[in-house]
Amino acid sequence: MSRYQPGVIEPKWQAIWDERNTFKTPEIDPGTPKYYALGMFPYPSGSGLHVGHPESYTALDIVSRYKRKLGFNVLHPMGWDAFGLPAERAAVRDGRHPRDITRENIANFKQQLKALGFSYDWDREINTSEPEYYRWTQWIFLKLYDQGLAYLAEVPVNWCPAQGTVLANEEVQDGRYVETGDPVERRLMKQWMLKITVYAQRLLDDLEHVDWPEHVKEMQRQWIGRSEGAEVSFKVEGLASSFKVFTTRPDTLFGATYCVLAPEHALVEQLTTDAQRADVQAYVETAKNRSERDRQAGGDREKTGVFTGAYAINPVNGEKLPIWVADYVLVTYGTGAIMAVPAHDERDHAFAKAFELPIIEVVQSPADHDVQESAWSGDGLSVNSGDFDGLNVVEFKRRIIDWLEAEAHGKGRVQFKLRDWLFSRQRYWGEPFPVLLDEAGNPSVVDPDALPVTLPHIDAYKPTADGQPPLARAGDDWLFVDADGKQLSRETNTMPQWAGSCWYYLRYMDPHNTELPFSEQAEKYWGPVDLYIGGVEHAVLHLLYARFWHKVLFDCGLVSTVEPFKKLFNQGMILAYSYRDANGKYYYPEQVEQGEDGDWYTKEGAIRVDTKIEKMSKSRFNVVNPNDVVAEYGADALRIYEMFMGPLEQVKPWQMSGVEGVYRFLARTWRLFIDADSGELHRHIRSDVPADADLRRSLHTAVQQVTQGIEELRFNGPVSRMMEFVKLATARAELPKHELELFVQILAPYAPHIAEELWEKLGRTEALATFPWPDVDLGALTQDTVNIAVQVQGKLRGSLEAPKNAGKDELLAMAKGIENVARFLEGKAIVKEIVVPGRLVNFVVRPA
RNA sequence: GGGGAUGUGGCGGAAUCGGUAGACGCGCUUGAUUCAAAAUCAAGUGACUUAUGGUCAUGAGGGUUCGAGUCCCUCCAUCCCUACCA
Repeated sequence: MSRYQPGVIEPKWQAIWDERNTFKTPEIDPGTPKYYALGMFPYPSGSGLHVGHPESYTALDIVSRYKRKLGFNVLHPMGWDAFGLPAERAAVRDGRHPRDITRENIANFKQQLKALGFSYDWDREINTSEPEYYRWTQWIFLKLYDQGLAYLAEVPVNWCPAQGTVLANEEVQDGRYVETGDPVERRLMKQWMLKITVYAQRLLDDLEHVDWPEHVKEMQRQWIGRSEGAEVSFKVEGLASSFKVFTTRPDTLFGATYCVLAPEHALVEQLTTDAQRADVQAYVETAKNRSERDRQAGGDREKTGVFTGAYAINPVNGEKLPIWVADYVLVTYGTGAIMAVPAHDERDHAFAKAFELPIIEVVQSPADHDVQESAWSGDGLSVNSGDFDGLNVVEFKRRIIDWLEAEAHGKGRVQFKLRDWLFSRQRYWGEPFPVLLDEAGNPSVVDPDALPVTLPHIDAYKPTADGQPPLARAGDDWLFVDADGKQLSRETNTMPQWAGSCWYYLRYMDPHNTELPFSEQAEKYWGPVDLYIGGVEHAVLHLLYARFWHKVLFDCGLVSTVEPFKKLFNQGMILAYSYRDANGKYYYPEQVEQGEDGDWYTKEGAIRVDTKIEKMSKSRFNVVNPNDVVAEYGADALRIYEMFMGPLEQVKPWQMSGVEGVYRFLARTWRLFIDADSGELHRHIRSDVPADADLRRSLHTAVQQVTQGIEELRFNGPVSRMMEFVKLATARAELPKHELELFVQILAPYAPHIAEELWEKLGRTEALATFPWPDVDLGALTQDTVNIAVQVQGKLRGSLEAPKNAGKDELLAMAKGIENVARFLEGKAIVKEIVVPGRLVNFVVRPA
């Protein structure tokens, strides 16, 4: 073979790795350091991988291959987040079982990944939708249940009567199902909830201990949303009832001019006066049918509300405050009721303006600020607050909370935005709950030994006519269970897609265990994940849910670490150019070409099209399939291009010409080693050829940068250094074999196939995968002479070549000797001479 | 509205510590090779200019400094997340 033919060498080495079990995970050996490199596992969709997927996978593969060469026991697994809605939709559409569709998709994904030569241990492959896996998801649910962290509650869901199904929040927009436009209503249904709120403070605090991007931590902090304030009790005038409000500004209690209850607040019905009843009922009805998301995000967000006719008593001064119902107050946050202080809260201000309610200033705003015009939420000394006048905000808060507690009107309270996790879905393709219900709907759990509760066969993957989840279609033999003579029925909801991904990183540690989800030794050795890479879209939900489960497992003594993922990194999305004409019609990249004027036109008809860099999607005709890239340029070129494009964390556009450039680099590398005529190693590559200083400097610069780059997850620059080395080496008539071997070593993590082939051609028989990583020869990096910039007034006027360790005076003399420098110094007085060794000389001058 | 990021040639990007801006790749230009083309190799390629030199240039405008892509202030644009959280 004389040319570089990735299509030949890549399958060859992939087959050899398989055959030799090259990437089998080593046995647990406490004497050997471990490294656990994990990529977020994909949902095996019907459309297959696109080139965005292999970005993080390539980075992780490079790290894994490198760590093996450093002597680590590496765990580098891959699997499938295989439950989920798309397969269920496809099943409904095609009348097939979602399991079969999922398995097909997985086979396709696997074949795509295998073609890229990732060093996964495929023996540890997992699939969250197989009973062998979800048995343990159910098992962990039982742990949550035992800890009192799982409970049933009536909660509102999005119900679509036309489709006869419940929809996820993401599927509903403006009160309609996104796909069909059918109206969606809110309906109360009994749902499983997980008490993630119990862990709110720990989820917040433990962020301090993980090596995660600051912005992801910040997103989680905001999602958890801790705020400190007070809970204050308000009596209702003329009734025995009272209600509590949560406020972060108890210092503004004297400025409260009305109260608001959420439409769903339990007291609304009771305290509404007969005169107001019709209005309130109408309002509550309307609000109920708008989803919460809709209510919050919808349109201009004009304040609406209605007076109940009732009054609350302000505990601090006995004032009568009208009680309103308004949907800007959310029943799910705090107590579902607020005291409104329009002078110092924007939302209350807008509401007060709309309904002409009084605005009373209780925190002195700046002279140029009128609280009648807009709210003042800044600091200031208190006014109109009785005995509390003259305090600043912080001091006031402390004093008023003491007072509230002393007078039994309230207390200090910490509130989180984080809510309990709605954990059931009315779907077929998910984990069945290991739960039985009696006639009254009281739950009991299935014995752990009886797991898994497998998915039953049903006739259609959709809800029943009366709106029960698909599992209600199962036969009686599945639905009903006899327990001590009583008939119990199975829970027909299933778990959400997040469930399986909450603990998959643990299963990889011990994937074939039939006694436990994972053994103690395996977890102790492999945990926690050392490096976890995935998209930033999982910054909150998946990562928060997984941390939650991990902490529960920690409390159960099942895992030994507090946090599951030591280091987290987010890769940036890969975008692609799209081409679209004035009518909005998209064209495939191969349908367009660039005209002489630089604009783009369709090949047929020469219609002008706009180019735009967008997210890859089928509808934009800009999805790039890695198989196509592999077929044309090979997996090694794809892998290197993915890394060469730019920093891993950055969003960047795919450019096929860039892959071509990388392919040329690999072809040049091939020609550097391999004689075109014989197909064997060039005869001018020999052990007795001495390495010159330039070649060694170039090589060791590359060794150093590749090494550092992998440690710091910076992969683009090191590729440039390898390119420079190959370019330089190509110009040599004879080449030292040892140096070329070192080069193959550092190329190997990036482009493992060509590296293996060249390693073999070099006559090496040791396993490349575990051949020790080369050390940098720092001596090779130093140069005898250095190039020094010479500036006058900070402007570059020349440069000079000086001995590495030239003294200050010597450099100054040389600098002054440069003709152009002398020209700029002439007739000037030198005020200051700045010498930065190895870098530059700068003269600061002044007219003489 | 809140939070986060990003802005450098025709394009992707480099400059990691305040020290010669534009490494490397793409594209483009010229040359070699070829009957020709592809491929390959070599050289060039920020703009302007009165060209061995000079001036201007890192989203815009200010500032600190001998020296700023890098630090500080003000603003603009784009993207992502979040969204009435009391």
